[in-house]
Amino acid sequence: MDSSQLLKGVLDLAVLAVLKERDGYGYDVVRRLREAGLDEVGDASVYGTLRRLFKAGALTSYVVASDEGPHRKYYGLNDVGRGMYASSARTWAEFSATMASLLKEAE
Amino acid sequence: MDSSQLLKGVLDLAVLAVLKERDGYGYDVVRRLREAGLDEVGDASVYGTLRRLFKAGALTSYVVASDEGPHRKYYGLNDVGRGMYASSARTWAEFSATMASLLKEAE
DNA sequence: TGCCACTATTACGCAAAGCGCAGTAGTGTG
DNA sequence: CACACTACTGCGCTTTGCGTAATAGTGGCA
Repeated sequence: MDSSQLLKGVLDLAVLAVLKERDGYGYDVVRRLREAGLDEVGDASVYGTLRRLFKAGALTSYVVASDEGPHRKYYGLNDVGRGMYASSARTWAEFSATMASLLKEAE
Repeated sequence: MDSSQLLKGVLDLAVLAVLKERDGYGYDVVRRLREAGLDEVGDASVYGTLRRLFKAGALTSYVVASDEGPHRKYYGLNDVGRGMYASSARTWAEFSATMASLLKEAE
């Protein structure tokens, strides 16, 4: 199974999770996701997800100048984003529990 | 989060899991998945998955006449399918563990 | 000076896959 | 004869992750 397909529908949640810890900019979010174990995530996917979540009203955004490269566009969760995180995390927990029991039956 | 997106990349594994228990035909697989908790799975998705897995050489297929409706096209796992199941299940386990730790950090 | 390498973002288009819906068809019930 | 349930197929839509290219700033090295 191509693990990239597994990200469908979950990358939003993963991005919300790292931003819930603390604000971050695109490049930083990519690094943190990869360090967390999602080492195959593409940078374009993360940038796209950030834009999508921002457009959906879940994120705040502010630009910060950097002394070691170009400017950085930081993103952070607002109330909508925190609500989205909570409900997505719950949905994910239920779904993964369902899959776990399904796989256990097939053993 | 739309839980239908979560199925992407996982429906294959779910179908392989129910067929690993015992052979089944499309309509039957749909029912068993829904009973297992994947109540939102669409029938067209399952039929498509069965065809795709069969085309990929993971399934055997045989038609059985039914006395309570049209004929039934049964599917079962062959060696390729069992191998696919094993590797997909392992990939899924690793992925869900990664997500679990990511969500735990964000608490 | 010129050439990389790293940081950082955006835009374009592709491909996979689940789903809605329509269509076909067999069986049994009122 | 209309309807409901079973059972399968095909078409087109949408979402979404990804590959690739383009743009741009900074710093190191020969």
